[in-house]
Amino acid sequence: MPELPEVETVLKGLKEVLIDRKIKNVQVLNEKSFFGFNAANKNRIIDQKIILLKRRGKIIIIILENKNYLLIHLKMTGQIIYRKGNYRFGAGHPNQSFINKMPDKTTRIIFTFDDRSKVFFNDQRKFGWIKLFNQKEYDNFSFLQRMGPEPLDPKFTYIDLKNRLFKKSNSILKAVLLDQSVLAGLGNIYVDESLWLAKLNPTLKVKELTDIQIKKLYKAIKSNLLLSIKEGGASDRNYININGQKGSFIKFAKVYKKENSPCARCKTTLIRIKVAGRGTRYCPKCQKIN
DNA sequence: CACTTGACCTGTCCGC
DNA sequence: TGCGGACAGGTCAAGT
Repeated sequence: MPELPEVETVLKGLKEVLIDRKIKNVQVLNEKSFFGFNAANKNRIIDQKIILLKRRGKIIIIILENKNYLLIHLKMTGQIIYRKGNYRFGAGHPNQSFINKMPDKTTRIIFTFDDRSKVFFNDQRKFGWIKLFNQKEYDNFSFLQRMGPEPLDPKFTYIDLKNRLFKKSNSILKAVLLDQSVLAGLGNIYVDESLWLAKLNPTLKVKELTDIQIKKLYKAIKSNLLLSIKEGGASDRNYININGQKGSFIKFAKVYKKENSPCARCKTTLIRIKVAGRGTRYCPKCQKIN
């Protein structure tokens, strides 16, 4: 669910409101959601100013002025909701009825800032997390260290994609594309959509790919991610931006959740199988092997 | 080593 | 209407 375009949308929203804000209070409603934080080390974030926000893959990275880091991973059902401090019920918020309900039963952590605004970390299934790291812990965080290139980085070329993929040439294409150490930010939705666009069968082995196919895949990945960012992400069930609004990429989806519907290219009925343990949708005709 | 399965969780949907 | 089970999917750990 929250994959690169959704996390990028949340990041953009947070950048607009959190730069130079000081954290004044933190309420932890579910301890396991906040790794590395406890009553004794509260002072590492209280009264600290947020100086930088960025994204790496599906992770949001918040840097405090004392060089502590807050990392956020939304996993499947995580949400970041922002509410202005001067917000008054009924006062013109883009999604005020939703914001009015914060906190709700899925709220796990609440941050309050120096302008009395609040950030709610919601997560129905509790798989998501926020981690508090010092500089050393951040530098040693293996998940980030191992993470592959950003697919939208201008320096990322199709040759890079080819080289990354072929390190796992015996593996199944879909599994490799989901592997964050190969390429950062893709999840189930954008992998399936990109494979459809590139006319590639998800069960292909990487070593069976031709250069032309890799080039198509490269273009497909980038165009899907860019389109989705433009649309504010894909809201299947849980994903919303910091104002509680859904993204609209799903209406452009060609295969995701479209099993038993006709393929947009050839009208063949789309099918759903399981690949790498995940629900996988594709067109048996135009994504046929060979 | 590569691949699969289970664990982490909660809510929804489907069949009986 | 209730109830059990499958399913949703990001990542890690354990098993085959």
